[in-house]
Amino acid sequence: MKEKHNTREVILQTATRLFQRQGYNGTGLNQIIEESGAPKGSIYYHFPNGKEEIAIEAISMMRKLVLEGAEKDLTGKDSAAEAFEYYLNNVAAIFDLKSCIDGLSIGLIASETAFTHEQLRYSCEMVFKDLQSQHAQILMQYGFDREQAEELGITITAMIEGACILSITYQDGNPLRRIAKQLSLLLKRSQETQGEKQNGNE
Amino acid sequence: MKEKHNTREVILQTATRLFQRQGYNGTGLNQIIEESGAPKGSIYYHFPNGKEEIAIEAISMMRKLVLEGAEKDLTGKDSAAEAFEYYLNNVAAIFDLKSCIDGLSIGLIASETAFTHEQLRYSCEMVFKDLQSQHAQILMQYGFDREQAEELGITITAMIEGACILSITYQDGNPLRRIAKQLSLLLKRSQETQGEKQNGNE
DNA sequence: GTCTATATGACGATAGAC
DNA sequence: GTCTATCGTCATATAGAC
Repeated sequence: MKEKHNTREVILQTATRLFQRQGYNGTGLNQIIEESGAPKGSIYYHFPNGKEEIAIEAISMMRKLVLEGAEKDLTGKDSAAEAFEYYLNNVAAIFDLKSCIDGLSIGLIASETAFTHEQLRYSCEMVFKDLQSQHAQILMQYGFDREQAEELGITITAMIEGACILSITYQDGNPLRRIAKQLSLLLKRSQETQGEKQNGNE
Repeated sequence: MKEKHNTREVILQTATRLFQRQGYNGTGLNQIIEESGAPKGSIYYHFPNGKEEIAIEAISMMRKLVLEGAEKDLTGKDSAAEAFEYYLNNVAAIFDLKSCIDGLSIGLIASETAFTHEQLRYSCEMVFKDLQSQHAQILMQYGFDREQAEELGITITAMIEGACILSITYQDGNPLRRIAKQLSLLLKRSQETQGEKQNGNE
């Protein structure tokens, strides 16, 4: 019954949600306190370095949520194409109920802070690198060779991140569904080409 | 020699640059005035509706710059794959000199304002739709049929937007160069498949 | 751990002189 | 068209009581 950490945790969860929806500059500490219901006086006790410290930990939380969510959807399917199609269609469904995009898209905070907050930029860079690695790992599990998996890892990360922006802007999940389909085709064809390579073609 | 519009124009160009680098919430009117060197008292004369009006016109300027830049790079090549590879490698080069990303990536302002400023969200949505259309048009010029061109148009838009985020975060153009290569492959294979389709396969 | 009160500054916006 | 002055609001952050 360690309800001692509750306040800190609640602040962090609320901050994570707000940073994703409104960005770093668009979210004030007051709003975080109000929406979290946390005690007003507690924020600088739990986060002595203020807003930037909260953001760093929020990014870390987003990282955890995205990686775990992806892992769950991407494993145990029959092929890489099927796995990513399943994953992206699930993400699309989240965007349809436009209230909640928890654990998605650090693209906003990344591009906001790239030129102005080096520490936050670096945190985001690490998350993107983790995503690329995860995608590459998954592809190798489905039979891609390392080189091609790494090439595709960054491509998939970019496609997903871009599709999230489009879905947020359009306020529906259709762009993600389109990307799901195209990525599925790309993966099928890549795997065929890879096979040809092994059989001596080029 | 109509130097009368100069002030308005200078404000708009500076605002466009700053909004792209720092976002809508991260850019203050003071900064726009200071960096543009425009007269301090003139901003609400030229833009009676304040910051939001400036942003709307800035988005319109970004739209123009992106569409024209893309058009120039994408036409007159031997194939769609070659055209987009050329275009994206040029964009990548711009990201390497990380000072200037003029005319690129409305993704930041789009995701910042999607939930909070309906008019700005709508402006961004229209720009994305224009980009999709342009990409589809270009593909048709290189021989894609309409249906596939439109499917790919949104995919290409997402890939580019996502790759821009990665390049901004990593502070170099390499993600864009990787995407250029992968997109080139995707387009080649798509066009081959399309040929097979027409020959009765599927 | 939490509270209030407050310091300090930036913000967007307006009014009115010139 | 441009200027100054200023309003009101918000922001982050700190100090000190409880």
